[in-house]
Amino acid sequence: VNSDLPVVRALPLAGVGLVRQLLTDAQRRKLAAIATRVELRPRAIVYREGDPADSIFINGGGLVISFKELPSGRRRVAGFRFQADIFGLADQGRYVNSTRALTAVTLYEIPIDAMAEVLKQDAELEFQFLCKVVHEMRQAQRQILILARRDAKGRIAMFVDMLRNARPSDDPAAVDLPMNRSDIADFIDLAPESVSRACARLRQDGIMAFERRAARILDHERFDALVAAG
Amino acid sequence: VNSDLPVVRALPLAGVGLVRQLLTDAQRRKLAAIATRVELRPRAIVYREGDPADSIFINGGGLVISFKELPSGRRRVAGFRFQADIFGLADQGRYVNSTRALTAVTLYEIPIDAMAEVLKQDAELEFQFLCKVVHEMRQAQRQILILARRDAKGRIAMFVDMLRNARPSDDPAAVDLPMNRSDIADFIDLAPESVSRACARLRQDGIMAFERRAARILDHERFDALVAAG
DNA sequence: CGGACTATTGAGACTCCTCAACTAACGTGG
DNA sequence: CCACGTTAGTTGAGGAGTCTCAATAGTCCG
Repeated sequence: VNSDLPVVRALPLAGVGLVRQLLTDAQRRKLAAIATRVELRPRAIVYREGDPADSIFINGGGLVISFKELPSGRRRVAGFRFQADIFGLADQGRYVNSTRALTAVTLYEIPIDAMAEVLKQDAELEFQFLCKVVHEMRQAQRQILILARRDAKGRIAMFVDMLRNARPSDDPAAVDLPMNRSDIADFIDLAPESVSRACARLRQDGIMAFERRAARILDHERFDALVAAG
Repeated sequence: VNSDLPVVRALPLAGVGLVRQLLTDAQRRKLAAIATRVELRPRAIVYREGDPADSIFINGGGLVISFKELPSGRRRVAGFRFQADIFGLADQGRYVNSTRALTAVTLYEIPIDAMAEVLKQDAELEFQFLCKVVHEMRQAQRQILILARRDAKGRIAMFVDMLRNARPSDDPAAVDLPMNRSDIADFIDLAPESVSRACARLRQDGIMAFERRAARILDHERFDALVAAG
């Protein structure tokens, strides 16, 4: 029914910064010609679930959150869109999720019709786009693996590890957490209180430290063991 | 970090049978020329997680299960591949999941190199492929919504509803369940015992009936309410 | 500086998991 | 064709973990 993607050993499926890194100048110009640059302030809504899906978006800097309001009143966070991420999944011509800026954000908005036109004319560009989608697919699978964890500590650890891999930094022990606890909670499907408690226990165990908007891995060995324990 | 796909209102993103329905004769011939037909018996392994990802596969008939063995000894079922589904997701040149035939299966195996070559030469075909991937992506999101449910009954109902939508049948109340309880359990992340109990309660409530390899929806109103309650 | 939101901590209830026993169904070989 | 062994499925009792509700401390922003 789902997932398990098609693709392709020989391909340059670089995870991060694909749009920025793998496109030729000509391709970048082609996209720039049909894209509109949009600046958004924190908390601004990009689009709402159910809106007509006229455009796709490329994050040019900042952090965007993608989520879904459930009938129960709960909120399901589908993921976080960092620089160079593409978002705007549609189904039946309507956006599947809502998206909102968490920080100040620069977006490139590309009308879907123009995008489809360009893709049909440029197989190479379309191929890069396909790679991007496949990469998103792998992220979704990773999220599913996180949700499969029973233990709250394990979910936190896998979440941090996911961010670490998605956004490698100079210091391999330091991980930015630019979103708040509730956003994390709704992403890994825990109550905010459970996130707090799990972080507290990881701190007591000497495995990690948590600060305002960041985490630090203190004991890499036990951290990696916890991540792999799934 | 994940999901939220790019794509495209104007596109014919028909969910089922895309490969069969949306390709031109010329495109089908092109694929047939590079594909190998493979017949598998029930329980046969298609490939194992970690194997070199040399090919992608199109299910030509029968049921395939995609799964991952976790370090804890548990098993995570990524999904079920029905006729016309494409599978064979690779990361770093290795398959991400293992796949196994649940029934007798016909597969079309396409070497990745040949596939990439064909895709680069035929933007239209590549576009269909992209649509297929996007469809898989939506399935993954649906699975995540199922996993977000707290109640076992709700997960079962959503799972059945997913199968119903994926494989529409003549009788809208009847749903085939060609996989066994353990496979279902590992897909919706419950213990097999919990699946049994949830089904028993759904039966007691008069909402559904369960037979050997099928389910029947008795009270559509309450069933739909349960599915939507997420 | 004040107010609202975020984060943490505590106590009790609920649900599912684990372990175990038992029944039913299947498939294989005599 | 039947008997037996193996696997799949159901049901029960107890325990572990998170969720909910509530109260408190901390933080950010106007």
